[in-house]
Amino acid sequence: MQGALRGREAAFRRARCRLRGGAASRARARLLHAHRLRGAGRGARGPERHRRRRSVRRALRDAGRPADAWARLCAGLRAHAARAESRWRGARGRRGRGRVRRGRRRERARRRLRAGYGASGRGRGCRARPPRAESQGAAQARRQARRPRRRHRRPRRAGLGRSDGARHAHEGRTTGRARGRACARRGAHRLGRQLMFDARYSIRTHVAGALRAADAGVEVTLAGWVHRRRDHGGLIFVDLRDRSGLVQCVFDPEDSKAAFVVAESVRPEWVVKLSGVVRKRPPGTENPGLATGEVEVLVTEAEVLNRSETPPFEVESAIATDETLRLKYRYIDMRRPEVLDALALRDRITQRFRKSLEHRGFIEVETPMLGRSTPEGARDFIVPSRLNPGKFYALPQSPQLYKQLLMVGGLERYYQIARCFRDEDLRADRQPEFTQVDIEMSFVTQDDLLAMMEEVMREVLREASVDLPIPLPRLTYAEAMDRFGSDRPDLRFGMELVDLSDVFAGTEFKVFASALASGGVVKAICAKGAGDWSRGRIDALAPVAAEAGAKGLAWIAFSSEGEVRSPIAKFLREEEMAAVRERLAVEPGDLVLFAADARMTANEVLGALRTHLAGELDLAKEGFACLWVVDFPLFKWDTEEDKWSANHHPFTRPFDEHLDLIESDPASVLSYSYDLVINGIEVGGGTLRIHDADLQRRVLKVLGIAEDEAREQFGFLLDALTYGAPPHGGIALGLDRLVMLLAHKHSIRDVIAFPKTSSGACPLTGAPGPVSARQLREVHLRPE
RNA sequence: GGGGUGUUAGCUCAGUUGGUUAGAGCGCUGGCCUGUCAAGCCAGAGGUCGCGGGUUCGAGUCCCGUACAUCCCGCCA
Repeated sequence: MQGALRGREAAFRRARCRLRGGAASRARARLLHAHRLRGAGRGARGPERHRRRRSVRRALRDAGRPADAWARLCAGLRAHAARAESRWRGARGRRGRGRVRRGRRRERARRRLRAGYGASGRGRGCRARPPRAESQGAAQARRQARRPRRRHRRPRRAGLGRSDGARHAHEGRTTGRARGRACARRGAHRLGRQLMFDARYSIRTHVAGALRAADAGVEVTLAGWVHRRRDHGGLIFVDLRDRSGLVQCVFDPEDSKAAFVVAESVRPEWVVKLSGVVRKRPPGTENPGLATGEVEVLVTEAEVLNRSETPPFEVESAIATDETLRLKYRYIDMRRPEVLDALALRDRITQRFRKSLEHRGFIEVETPMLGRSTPEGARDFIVPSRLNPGKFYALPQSPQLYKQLLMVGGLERYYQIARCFRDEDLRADRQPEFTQVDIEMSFVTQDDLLAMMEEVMREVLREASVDLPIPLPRLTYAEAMDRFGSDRPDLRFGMELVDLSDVFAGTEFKVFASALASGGVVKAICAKGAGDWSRGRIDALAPVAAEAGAKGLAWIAFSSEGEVRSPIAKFLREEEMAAVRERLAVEPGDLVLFAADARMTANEVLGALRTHLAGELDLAKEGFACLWVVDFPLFKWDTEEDKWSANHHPFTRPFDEHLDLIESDPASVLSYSYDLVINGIEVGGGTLRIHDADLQRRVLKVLGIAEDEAREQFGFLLDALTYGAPPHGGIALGLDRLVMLLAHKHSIRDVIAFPKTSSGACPLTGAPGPVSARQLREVHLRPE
């Protein structure tokens, strides 16, 4: 309960922050206004309506602002913020309680909160003053972002922090003031370590975002988009925006009447070329919120290069816009620093992978997009062959088979930034096409490969100013499941699973006793700070547990006042309670949750609860907890098809010491396999491969793939393995997911230039679309 | 394939128990305005309440269907 209150408090403060402070007073007045005016013009039309509203406005102005109106407004905001907050925390468990309405509105509000805007509206206050009640982690991240960096070593990654959005919009995507100043002297601007973005090879002499006080007196020509125009009648300010940032341009009719006339006509997003002189702004008019805030350009020549329709949303406020609309007009959306930064970060990460791998002797090889469909794994996207009636290509789910063939071919070290396709249902972190950093090596042990990858990852993450300590921790699959109930545990918080089977060995509590009697376990987790939750909130955890396979959910709540609530406590002996307290290090205010079931089920139930509670309790979400999960079982039992299936893929190499068990005890065969996990998200995975044709046949046989079937589907690989295949192994990293994590995004759509919606459609191009009957005929398909 | 949530002006959203001609902020258009920086002030335009049925004297509001979006399960490494 305390956690919930704290969350609401914080949300409310975030919402309210925009209503505070000098710069916010007008926003506050305006909101108040809106609130009071509601209905003032109701029933009237046209001039009459406006007359009525005018009179209300006047009355308001005269009467001041009644306190109760302000209170009502605050109450409304608080409710709104609380709803947004509860939605944000994934309050799915409380579904149906009260009349809390959730949905798109709160989804948007949540996005705004994250972006540092107010709970509604566009948070004028936040521009001048960042949200006060931000999470500790966010504050820390911000401090780090502000910490001066070593010059010329590392670009500042503005816009990656959660609360950077608003501030960043004005700073432009400069990469550190120190560098900016240095580069400005030669009219250059650097975006990222290796990428020089400046005015060379263009119709301009400088880029907008790089101008500094040192440039005063320099004649410049700029080109870009009109970000905003402030027309004072006798003086016009235009913020000119290009990829590098913003600079204020001044049009004074006394300096150039012609330019002034142009400025009068321009509108947001028009494309212009401006020439003029850089000068220091008059004292008192500097804008410290802008990287170029010390200077302005006095424009003497202005040319409109292109006009623009009124954009469907404002470039600056797109964060608060429906994502489908943003995707439809992605070319406008990506003018925002937030999108641009994500793409630029992605580029840096990609380049760093290339460089790091190249330095280690890897050769980048392109593999075919038009391949052959195989029944294993995900559903293929298929492409009909015009030249081969009735036959189809398949787009690659991954270059898996090709890269093994490259190893047989003696490439020894291969990599590829490879596009992969899977025709499966989509998620926030799944797109029908996505990018893998695909790697394969010959003559390596698992340790060789992991060590190499750790070094590469360290270099890559450094590109995002993340210091990755290596070697990374390694957990076996068994240990990960046992301690965290997940094969991709989030190690940013504890809440480990504790086995209490021995404690309850002789218990009289039937549920526990029967679970133990049938060979199961009793395990528990301790949720710090949930001990004061209401009965209803605790009960809302039951569906979470049930979804993971639990038959019920036993719990004991220890309130802050030392009170014990529990539906099961009365069945437990005193010494059992004492043992629970001791083993789980229970303190007042904790909630202990039990799972009594088969070991795997109990693990999964508590794992699901652990993840869910971490969200509810808002446990530490900062930093990058990176680890290897290794030694996965080779097979898993497919209950639907009633057969063994490959845990990873059919080419995974079993432990040498388990080769004898393949046929006799498939379940206990472990494999040389590894997943790279960051913050509870699987970022990559790989295995050592089978390089022996006989062994490969044995594994395929266990998988129920008959000899002739195997020939038909993988014959080429089986053949290849007979011609001197070296021992080899590799890994594939989900580039989209990795960049998503490093950019602090919540969907890979945010780090893809032109992503698809959850139904696989592209709102921008309209893909997938129909094709003509003739096209169908040509590929030998009949329309339905 | 299943479940949750949503769809009201260009954008973000209100819209009370079903009740007269559906509102706000921003944006847009026009006017005024020489130091703004989300400029300000004044005026104005802008709506098939996603779509199709139904209940009702009366539906933005209730019911059914459907499309789309989004999150989750299944699926997918």
